[in-house]
Amino acid sequence: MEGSRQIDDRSAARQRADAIYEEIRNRICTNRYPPETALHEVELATEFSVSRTPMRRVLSMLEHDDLVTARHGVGTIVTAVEPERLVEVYTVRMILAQAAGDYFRLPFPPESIQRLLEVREVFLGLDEGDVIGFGDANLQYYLPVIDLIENGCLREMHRTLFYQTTRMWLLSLPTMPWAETMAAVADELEELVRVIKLEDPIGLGLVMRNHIFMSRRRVLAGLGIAPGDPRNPV
Amino acid sequence: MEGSRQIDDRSAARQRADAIYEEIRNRICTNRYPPETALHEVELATEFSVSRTPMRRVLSMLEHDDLVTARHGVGTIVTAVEPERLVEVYTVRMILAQAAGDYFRLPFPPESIQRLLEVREVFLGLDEGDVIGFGDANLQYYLPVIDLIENGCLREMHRTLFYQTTRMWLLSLPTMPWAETMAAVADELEELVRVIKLEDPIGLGLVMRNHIFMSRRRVLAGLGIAPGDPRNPV
DNA sequence: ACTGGCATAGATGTGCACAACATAGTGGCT
DNA sequence: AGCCACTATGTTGTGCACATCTATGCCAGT
Repeated sequence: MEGSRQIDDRSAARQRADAIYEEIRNRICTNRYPPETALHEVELATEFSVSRTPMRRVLSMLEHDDLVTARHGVGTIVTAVEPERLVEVYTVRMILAQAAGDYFRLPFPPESIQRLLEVREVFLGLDEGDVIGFGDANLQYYLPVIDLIENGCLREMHRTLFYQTTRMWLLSLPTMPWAETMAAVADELEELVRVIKLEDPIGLGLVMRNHIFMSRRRVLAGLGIAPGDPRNPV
Repeated sequence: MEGSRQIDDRSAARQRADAIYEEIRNRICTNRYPPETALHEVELATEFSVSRTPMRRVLSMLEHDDLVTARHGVGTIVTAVEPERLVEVYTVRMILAQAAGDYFRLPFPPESIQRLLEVREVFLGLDEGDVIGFGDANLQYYLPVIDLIENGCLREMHRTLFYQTTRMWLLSLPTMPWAETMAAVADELEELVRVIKLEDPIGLGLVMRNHIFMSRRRVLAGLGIAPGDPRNPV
């Protein structure tokens, strides 16, 4: 019995805090809490059945990750990412994705192909304008792919930067033609499945890099910055 | 008058917390607080003239960065980095350093050369076994070089990973021949000055990458893991 | 009608008291 | 002498009351 709560070395408090942290982070990264949303400590504390103290700890972690910013007397606000910053983060994601080619865990687990094909169907079955549904599917799409990376540090950086950018990508989604975008994402997933089947890690890194490049272009265009602008480099 | 305290948009509380955070992080990264050291909330709170609450916020940020781990009923312990993890982080640092070649701010500021030569003298003037002095000089060496990177995200990743590894490098320092090591570091600094004078950003990235590679080998050897071991790859 | 100041409500920041927990030392039993 | 249980001490975790700050809306004066 005691084994079930002590399988990891984190204290019970830390585990609870981490669980709440991940939940709120997911809400931010699926645009359930879009940028500029004000989170309220008491409200969240009530929802998660804790007091303000541990909830503040969680929000402070999210603030350290630049996902929210606490403003005295106002609230804890979900941050937006400025286009200049967005380009920088996407650029680093491209670097890391290409570099990841040398650091995948091989062979690729066969179930990852099945999972990607399932997520593909989810994307194609989304109602037009269902940004949150898209956000959920997007998490189910990226995170398992990132988990293919063997180098733990590289994996964490990928995840961190993904969490930093994805809410802006969702924000720009409504400015784009829905069906076309879903088709493009579905194609991306097919392309991933293809290189995974070939057991070609370098290819996988390059494909990821190219998808991030296209994301970068799309999200900046969606924010009104045309390709070719210094803030949307080619 | 009010301008002097409102030049940045962070609240006064946040500024204080950040200052304390940086101070404690520096103490960890210079081995003033070497791994396994127990930090005490009340003690630190007293030193920095705050109460436990904001101090806990700071320690929680450091815990989020994996620099310390809070253990209920015991203390907040400065973490050590396992060799397997250390290799991973060093590897990513090498990737990022080489990639940084394309993202330096040009031209290089002339004062950076002067500063590096000054730090070189500091290294050569250190008493044998003065690990903390070495740690200080090491901060003054790396951080300004990292600041040459224009891409803010890339810069922050470099810094974060540097902060994660440097205490282990200092920990392995006593196992190495002092004079020889100081000479090697002085050579590194000369090499940096050379490529900076040439205004060769790609070269700078490669030199940084090579220095990190040598650090990786040295620190792992210092921890008792011979080059060629899977945990100390060639 | 408009504007300026003020009161108020509600948010985060801080300090403190107590709970939960781990460790070391001590004393008694075998 | 050795071992076990317990107790004392010191640490982090939690909850709460209050301080501080911001934004809003009301109200009086013009």
